[in-house]
Amino acid sequence: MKAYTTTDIYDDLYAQLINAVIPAGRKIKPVELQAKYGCSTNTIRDTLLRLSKIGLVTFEMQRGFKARDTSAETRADVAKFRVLLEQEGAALSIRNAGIDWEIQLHTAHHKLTHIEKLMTKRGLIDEQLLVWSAAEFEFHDALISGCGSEILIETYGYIYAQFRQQFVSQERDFGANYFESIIEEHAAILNAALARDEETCKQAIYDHMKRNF
Amino acid sequence: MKAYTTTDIYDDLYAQLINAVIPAGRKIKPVELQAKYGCSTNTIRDTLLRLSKIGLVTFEMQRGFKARDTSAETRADVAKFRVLLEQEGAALSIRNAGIDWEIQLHTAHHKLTHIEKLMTKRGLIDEQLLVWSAAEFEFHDALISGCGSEILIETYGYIYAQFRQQFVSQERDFGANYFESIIEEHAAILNAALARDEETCKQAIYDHMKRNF
DNA sequence: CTTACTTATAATGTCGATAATATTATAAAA
DNA sequence: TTTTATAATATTATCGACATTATAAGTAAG
Repeated sequence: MKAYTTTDIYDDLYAQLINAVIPAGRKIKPVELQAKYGCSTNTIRDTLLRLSKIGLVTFEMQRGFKARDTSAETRADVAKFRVLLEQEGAALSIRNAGIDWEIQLHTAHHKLTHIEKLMTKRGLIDEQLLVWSAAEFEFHDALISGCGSEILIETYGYIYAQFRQQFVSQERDFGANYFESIIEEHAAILNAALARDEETCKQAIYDHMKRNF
Repeated sequence: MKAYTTTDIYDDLYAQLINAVIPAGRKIKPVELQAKYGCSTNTIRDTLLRLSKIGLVTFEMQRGFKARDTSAETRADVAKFRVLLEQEGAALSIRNAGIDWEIQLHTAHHKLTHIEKLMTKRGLIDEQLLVWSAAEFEFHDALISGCGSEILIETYGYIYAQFRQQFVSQERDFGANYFESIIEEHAAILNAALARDEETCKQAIYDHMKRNF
């Protein structure tokens, strides 16, 4: 049971932060995690510094680490910034990317809708939610993957993770029609992207996110 | 001479990376810095992890640290991303910010042009260049400071630093007319911002940066 | 009671050493 | 030579202990 490599620790903490197992705003003390992962506090510290790079953890000198705080303002801020990056990434992809991008996007969308349709029928278990979350990222990531900007793609990845962290404890009212709306919104984004219609695609991205402002 | 606090080390390395004292792409070995700063390798490692958060240093597991690589592609990428963030930040500031923002921006511009005019007359010494660099950031930072998005402002700060790192070794041909052009471009940005003209301001930001694409 | 101060406790930062890993240099085989 | 395998070296990751600093608890003065 003590087969935790450092990468495992990183991934495990990442997942816990994304899924609010470690809730937003909670103090994270290396000493408390040391036992669980069977390593030195210094290794935990190391890992937390790496996680602070992507914004899931905040670090202040002499004050240690915290799971990033959440608030209405922060949530809106993250959501808006995500829109900015995704709109730009999608627009650039539409302008520059080729057929391989279209295929990648289409494939990701297919996987995503498959999962989403399951969820509207059977309701959602936590396990399914994780699968969905990964597939949703894959779709949005594919959307911007043709933009030609490494920095944009990398930053979007961080922001997407922050977005999940910020909203995972919110909006637990996944009504039956919640996923139906989402399915339509994703389809709208896909169609506009494949039609190479920048403005419609930007609008669709905005519409997909506006409930979070 | 051994009065290096950890914050000092961070600031010193930051400056060295920004000014290519540690040139882009160079490997950074904690052991070599240990002597200079009179501290443990672990402390250096700690500091480098913190610097990797802002993108001046890259870190790979089992491969240590490097000053971020530079290339024509990376330079263009950073410059374009900077334009995206600055355009959005400026537009939001124009839309939302008040009189205090105008004052702050105007003040920063005044300081900046003062330095820039000195530099056109006397030529530039390295020392002056550092002062200019700080003043230039202050101006651009002021421009977006009214946007209302903490994340945007923070990210812009990182990208600005990366921009300096990427370009400091390039374009050493500061001709006499170089700073004259810069002065005009900054004035154009300022005027459009104070006139609350979003589109003109965005265009001025683009024009200011386009030599770097 | 409240505030200010002191003490005790806990958490963080730093260190030097060691174990794990990668890199380079050297030697043997094709 | 070129390649492969092995050994020597250098670099990095991890550890446990200690020093420093912040936080909490307790005590005395107002």
